[in-house]
Amino acid sequence: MEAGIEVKCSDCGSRNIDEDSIRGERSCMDCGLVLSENHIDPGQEWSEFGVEDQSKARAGPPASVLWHDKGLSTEIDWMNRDFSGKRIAGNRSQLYRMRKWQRRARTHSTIDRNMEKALMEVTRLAGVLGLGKAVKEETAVIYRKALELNMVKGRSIDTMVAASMYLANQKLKTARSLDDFEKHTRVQRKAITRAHKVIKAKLKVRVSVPEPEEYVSRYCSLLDLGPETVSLTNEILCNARKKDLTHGKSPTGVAAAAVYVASRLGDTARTQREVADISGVTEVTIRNRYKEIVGQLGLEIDLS
DNA sequence: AAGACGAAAGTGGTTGA
DNA sequence: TCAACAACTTTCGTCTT
Repeated sequence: MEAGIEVKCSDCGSRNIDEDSIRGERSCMDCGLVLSENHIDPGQEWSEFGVEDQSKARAGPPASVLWHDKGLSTEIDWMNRDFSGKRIAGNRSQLYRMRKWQRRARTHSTIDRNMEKALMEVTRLAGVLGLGKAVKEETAVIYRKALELNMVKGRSIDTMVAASMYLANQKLKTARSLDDFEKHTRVQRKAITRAHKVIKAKLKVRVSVPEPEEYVSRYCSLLDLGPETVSLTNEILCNARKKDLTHGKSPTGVAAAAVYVASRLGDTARTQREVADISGVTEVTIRNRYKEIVGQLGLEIDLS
């Protein structure tokens, strides 16, 4: 947490704030309100080194996979001054040559040039999808490996970035659907899935099938439902799993139905329409799932 | 009038031959 | 590659509150 700045929930005033660097969300632990998304992590980024180990301490910002050259190349500025502000000795043509070589060295390989473009798209896409730094970095790592294995040739950078981010999402369990990706890129769904499949196979990445629980906090937050509903939903899902009601069903549908049931069990009833709208599953599916849940778990819900 | 219900037909993904 | 299949969607008329 940044020094000197109190973070309080704007709704209930609680100081009990949860930071989720993977999702890039900051939310209130008491009322569940999502306070901000995509905040910049204000913490120090490098490790503490003991007095005896000063040699490892780094100056300058930490290296990040989100810069194509990891932030390690040099700068020769256009004012012809060095780092301390003194004029750099030498004539114009010498400085011109220095800059030319510096420019070439900076983006020396096709990989770096490609990476530079890709990272712009990573940043843009993560922004519109509300994904945090951890997902961006994971995406960058996956993309770079794919690039080095020559998998980008024949596919567009945008396609590969979307596929890499979709995979990073699955790895980090930050539930974003293919629909979300399709909505915010110019890439066709089929191209994303095809590339995703190839990357997964070549990089030998194993991802687990998404679980309904992964969607619960997002759905509840979008529906303005508090933490009691979140935990009630998770309880319902846990029992539903024991009765084998989740196998082979789409996790979004199961999650949406469980949230619907939980909202009805409390005094925070939401309609099937509302839950359908925020979850992207239809009312019919919510109905089918919730009937199974209510029937098998012996729950009574008030529809009035 | 809003919300829930359920039947019927259509769609897209997975699986296995 | 193709057919079979289950899950899901769309659409629409009906019922309940």
